[in-house]
Amino acid sequence: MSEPAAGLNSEQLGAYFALIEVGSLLQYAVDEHLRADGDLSYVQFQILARLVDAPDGRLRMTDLADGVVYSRSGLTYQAGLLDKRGLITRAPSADDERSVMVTVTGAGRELVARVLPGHVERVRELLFASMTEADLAGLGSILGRVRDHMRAVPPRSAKPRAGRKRTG
Amino acid sequence: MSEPAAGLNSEQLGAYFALIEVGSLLQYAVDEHLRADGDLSYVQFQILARLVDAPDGRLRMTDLADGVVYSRSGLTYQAGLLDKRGLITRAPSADDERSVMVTVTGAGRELVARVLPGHVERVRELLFASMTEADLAGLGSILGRVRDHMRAVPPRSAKPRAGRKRTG
DNA sequence: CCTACGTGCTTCGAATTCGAAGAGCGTGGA
DNA sequence: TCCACGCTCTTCGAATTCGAAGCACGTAGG
Repeated sequence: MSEPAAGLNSEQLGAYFALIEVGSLLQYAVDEHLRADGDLSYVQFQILARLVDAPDGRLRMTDLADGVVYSRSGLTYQAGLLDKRGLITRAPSADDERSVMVTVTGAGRELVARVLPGHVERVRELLFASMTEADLAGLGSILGRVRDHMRAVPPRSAKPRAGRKRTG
Repeated sequence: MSEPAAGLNSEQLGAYFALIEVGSLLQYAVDEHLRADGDLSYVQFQILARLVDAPDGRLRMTDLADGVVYSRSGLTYQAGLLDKRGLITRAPSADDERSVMVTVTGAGRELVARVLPGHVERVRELLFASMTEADLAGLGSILGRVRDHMRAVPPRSAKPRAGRKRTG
């Protein structure tokens, strides 16, 4: 957009578009690699990586959903696929019969270990290859703050009925 | 460089995760708003915005696909929806009978003008509210360079398709 | 003119995604 | 105890997405 859109100057617009494009391209490239290397979608890899990182290799579905930007139903679907492949197991929690504890299996850990090197290699080539040390520090600092802010602003809950206006 | 084997140090990992999460959350929030306000998906809005910005309000499908991070077939699908709603028109190019020229209609321009204020408002609230002037300059500079680099690295073409050979 | 190959777009089938609705467990108050 | 409500997860239908294959046009070489 060459004209100053309703409220963002050209510098802001440029940063906004660059962010969206970089995020999408990176996710796409990484997803592609994971599928080719380990037959995993990016979401599946995120699930496994989070589990490997968790104490005892297990988490509740809700905790997984909070970590992954993803809908609950989509998480159920992908967890079902991972379960079928023997990469995770699911069992009702002892504490809360409502909750489902997801645990990564040995095969799951092995698969993550196998695809991880290529994964980070891809990320480094695409994202960090063109960045200096100062860039890295700046980017991490800025995006960390932005992420915290976005998490704080209620993103999914405080929706008073989409498409409905209160202009009586 | 405390972890030479794995490939990414914790600072890099943090920046990488933050980038993915911020990009996803931003896209999700904006998409949600566009659907509620103008019954447009984010991709549809991107298509229309690009057309409004283009000289004479028209572009070839290929040029659109290059601008939007999107598959060709997905673009055809969404262009079909926009065509049905009377927001764009499609016609074979006079130059190349193969190409399809996409033109934004008056209704399309009006719709973009209507949803744009709320769109940029959302972006400002989520993305720029927690950033300083220096942050903005830094982010734009870094991501601009990263984007150029990612575009330069052929992401979709140079795939040797592991295990597949030229038959015959 | 005709053939071979490259380009631009669409169609097709399969997989993935989402929100809404449904089912089961837990907690607090009467 | 019993009921109402909230939380957690799954199922369901519809929409969207992708890559591969197919179709039509354009260009180069004979």
